[in-house]
Amino acid sequence: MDPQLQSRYQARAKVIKALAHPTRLFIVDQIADQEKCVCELKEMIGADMSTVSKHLSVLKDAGVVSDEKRGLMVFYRLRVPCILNLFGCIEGVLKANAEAQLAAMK
Amino acid sequence: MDPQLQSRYQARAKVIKALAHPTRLFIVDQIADQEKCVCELKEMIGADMSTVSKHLSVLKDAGVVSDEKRGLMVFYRLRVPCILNLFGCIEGVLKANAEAQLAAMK
DNA sequence: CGACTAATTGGCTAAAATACCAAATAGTCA
DNA sequence: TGACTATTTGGTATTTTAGCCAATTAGTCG
Repeated sequence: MDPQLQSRYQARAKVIKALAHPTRLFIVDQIADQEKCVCELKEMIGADMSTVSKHLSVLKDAGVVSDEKRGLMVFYRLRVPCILNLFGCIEGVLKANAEAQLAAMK
Repeated sequence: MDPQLQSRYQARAKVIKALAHPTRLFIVDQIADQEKCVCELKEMIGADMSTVSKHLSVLKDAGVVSDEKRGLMVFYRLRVPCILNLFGCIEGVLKANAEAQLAAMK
């Protein structure tokens, strides 16, 4: 494959890869309508804070979220809202999968 | 996190994970408007056919593509077109990233 | 049937991702 | 300044993913 095309798809894949983890999808959902601090997310997720922080840095690195420090806390918010549209599509895939499975059984 | 919610996000992540690879993104693009056989994709990608086949099986497993065997060849097509909408959003993220980087430099 | 072609599967190794703990940073406040 | 809190960073063990080769499966055609 043409190296220029290759790096184009690599850049896209990096963004999608950032979303490709249950915890990170959860985070995106949670900060979609309102920013949250790491401590809040940590509570909701129930993992080590360092783990949550690293997930957030993956998302930030990909440009999906942005952060702002206020006092001791760092607040994260969704930087590119169109990502939420994706979720509807994914649900559609899952629904289609379930239907196909049902059809295969009958 | 509540185990039911957890498995919900796991299911979503599986679909997104299937997309989270440059080669697989390329494949989705290529079969978006017209089905292609493995041999065509192999030529375009320039990897071992077994590699391409495994990428395709990841996509199929996630429910993103469907396949149909005709004669010796197996043709793959996009099963859920709404995934294409995602690409526009991703391009938006990349553009925003580039702009942010430019702004940081000046 | 036997040679041939398209595709998938199994096996293996190398590279990347994940999650925890411990240590370092940065900001607050007495 | 020193104690305290929120977050990030470094290190490491474990798991997952990727890609190639070799072997197998499935369909075609003489």
